[in-house]
Amino acid sequence: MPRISDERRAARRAQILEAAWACFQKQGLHATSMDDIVRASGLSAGAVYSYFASKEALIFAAVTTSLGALRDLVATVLEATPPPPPEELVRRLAALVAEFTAREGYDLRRIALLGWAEAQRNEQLRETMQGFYGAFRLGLTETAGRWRDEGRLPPDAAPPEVAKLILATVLGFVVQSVLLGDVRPEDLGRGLGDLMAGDGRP
Amino acid sequence: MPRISDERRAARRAQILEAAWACFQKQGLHATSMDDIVRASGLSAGAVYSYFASKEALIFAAVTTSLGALRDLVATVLEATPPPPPEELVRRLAALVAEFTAREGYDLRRIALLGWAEAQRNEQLRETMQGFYGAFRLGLTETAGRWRDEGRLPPDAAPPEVAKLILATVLGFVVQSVLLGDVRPEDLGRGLGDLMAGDGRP
Amino acid sequence: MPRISDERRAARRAQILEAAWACFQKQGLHATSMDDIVRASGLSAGAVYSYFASKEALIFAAVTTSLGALRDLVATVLEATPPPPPEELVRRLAALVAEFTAREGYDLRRIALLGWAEAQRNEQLRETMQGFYGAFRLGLTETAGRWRDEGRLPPDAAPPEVAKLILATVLGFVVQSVLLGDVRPEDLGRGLGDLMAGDGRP
Amino acid sequence: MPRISDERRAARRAQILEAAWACFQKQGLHATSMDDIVRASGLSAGAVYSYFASKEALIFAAVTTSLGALRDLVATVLEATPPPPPEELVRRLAALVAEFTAREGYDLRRIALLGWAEAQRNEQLRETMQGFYGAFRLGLTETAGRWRDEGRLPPDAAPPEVAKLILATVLGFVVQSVLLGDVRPEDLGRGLGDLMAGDGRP
DNA sequence: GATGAATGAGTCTTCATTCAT
DNA sequence: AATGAATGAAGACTCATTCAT
Repeated sequence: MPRISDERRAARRAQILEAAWACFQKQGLHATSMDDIVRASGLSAGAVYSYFASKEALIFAAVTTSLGALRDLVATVLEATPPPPPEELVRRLAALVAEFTAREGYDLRRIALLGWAEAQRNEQLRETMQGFYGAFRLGLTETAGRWRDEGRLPPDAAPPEVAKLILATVLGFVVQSVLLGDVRPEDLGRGLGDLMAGDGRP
Repeated sequence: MPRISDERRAARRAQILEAAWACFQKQGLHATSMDDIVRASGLSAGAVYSYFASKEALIFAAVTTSLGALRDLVATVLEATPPPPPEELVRRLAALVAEFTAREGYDLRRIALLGWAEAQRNEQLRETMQGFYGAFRLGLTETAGRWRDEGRLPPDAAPPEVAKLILATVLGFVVQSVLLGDVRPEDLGRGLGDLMAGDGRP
Repeated sequence: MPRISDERRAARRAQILEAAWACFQKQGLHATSMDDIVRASGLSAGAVYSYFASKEALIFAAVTTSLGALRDLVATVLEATPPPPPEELVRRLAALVAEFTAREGYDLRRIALLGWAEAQRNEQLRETMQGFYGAFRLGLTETAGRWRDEGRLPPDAAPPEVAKLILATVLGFVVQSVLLGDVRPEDLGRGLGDLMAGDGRP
Repeated sequence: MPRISDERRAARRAQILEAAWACFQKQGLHATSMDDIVRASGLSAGAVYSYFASKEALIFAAVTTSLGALRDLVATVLEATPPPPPEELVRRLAALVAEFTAREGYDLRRIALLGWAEAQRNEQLRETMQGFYGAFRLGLTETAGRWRDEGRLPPDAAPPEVAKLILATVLGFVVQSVLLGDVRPEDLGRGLGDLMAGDGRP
């Protein structure tokens, strides 16, 4: 009965992944031992290794699974037609990250910080992340194009650069909220709104 | 050997710190062994330990020394009177980070990413970072107030939120440039300039 | 391997403890490295550490296990009714220590000397030893009381002081036989007998 | 001027030895590092090594110097003519050890326990101790002979065995007073006196 | 399939000793 | 002669991974 078996396998995988997330958040990627995860998952070492070939594979899965879930949510926001104005888009994206956090008892932002550090020494992870953030930025570039077409941005505005700015803002929100812990999505929206409201001339 | 001169001590410390930076960048904080650093520094294990009491102390020093050097540069930019317009300020701050990088053969941005991850499990490091980024943001808040006073921002603009937005942009630049590697400081300036040039209305 | 049986666990523990005893006797407590014990036990470092959490724990177990085994034997001698005369009691107690020695290929006396030295810097060990020797002496005090009641000692004899003398004799036997190596239990019995046979007056 | 130099050398030696005693007592022989002693002595590492060739040499000196000082005191007691009765001799010898203790701020008994443990792995130390305790026992044997000659002991008493008993009592006093800490020299005298006062028959 | 005991290379750190200054 | 910085071998301990049961 492969059906039940498959479901079970998926459930076990999720169980391990959640244990891993919990440990990683508390102790970091490398200070977490496989034994920590084994104990947190309630399974045996052998069982964990039958789902993930190595600690590295588990780290990869822990980070990219989060990324995958986030991708779908981001897509929803980016596909809105017409796109929300910039300050609203930034607010929504930041809220996405912050709310994603709230769910499931683990903090996506913390996992992200760990993943970025790890990506520097793990090529596979780095490439996966480049794919994700590259696609994200491409979506933002398209949105920026639409803003320009709608007249929200001047005709000579450069969508790729606007996308870089928006992406930086969202990534920076993650860092800032983990390190300083006092930044709300609406703060960012307000800040960008204020900047855009000025005409830039004294 | 009789008592070593203060200069020599400082030089040795720097020598070890540079070896550590090089290793950390290549392999990450925890995948780097003390032996890696010992070999890279050209000293002996005992010598390294006479300058840094533990690996943790070395990590702390490696991260906070960078932070300290950066602090001074940031201060220079923030103290400019009158302050440059927002898009120019963002460009300069990003350039600072990127250029700091070029010097001394180590990449401040990579160290930053590693440091952020580490700060989650190292309280001392976390507090030091909070101090640094908190002060940074306070400086930005003041700048935003001046923008408002000069009429660059509307009278009802909120300097703290503008500061959060700017800080996020700079931190996000670090992440984005490490992960995607194709973002220049002027891209961010351009992107923000384009956003501010729009009146925000379609 | 699935869960190991309690017997096997106990056997492994004993195997490690015996290896430790052998090494400690040859080289002393601190000059023995964990690797020495690991090799002598025929197990791996990890296995040894799964039975004893640290070298200190292993030292504690090595010393107190001996003490525990000795306690039972001592009890047998002290419970004899009526108690043997003093010189015979001393002979028996010394013989116990010396014979305990012969068995199992390790020398209780050497372990004792090492343990006494160690007790000065290991509080837990010191307390355990105080408990053991205190109880031992209490038993001797009771015996001395019976001697007095039987008329072997004068009515005004002080059992606690007699117990201190007897305990000192037995402890001193351990030291003397390890350091000089030419003292037999019956020598002590004879010596005490001779002393008691004199009326103490010239 | 060799005179002054020699005095200085002796003073330095004593200074180091005292530092070593203090450290050894607090931490044991092997848990004391040369650096501990160097710092406690107020000298430099090089200076310490110019007086003692190695840690082992320092340990040897620390233990045997104590032994030597004790030897002279013991001799005084043993040479008394006529010899004091057994219980008085035991009391005096124990008092010697306990008082030696009081002087100079270090505890001979603790050093003794450490030395006995060390003697098991240090041949030179073992031989020195055998010489010392052997001579001590020889002196006791002679005293026992005199007791017999004086009629304090029966004509068929065996002086060597009596000496073994007395030596054991004194050594055991050291152990017992370090481990249990509640034994006074007069307790031992009283205990032996009580035993000798009985005729050994119920 | 599942278990968890066992492995053993690798980690951080210490410390007796030396010797350039 | 004296200093104390430097050495580097050795120590205690960990932990990702395997595989006998």
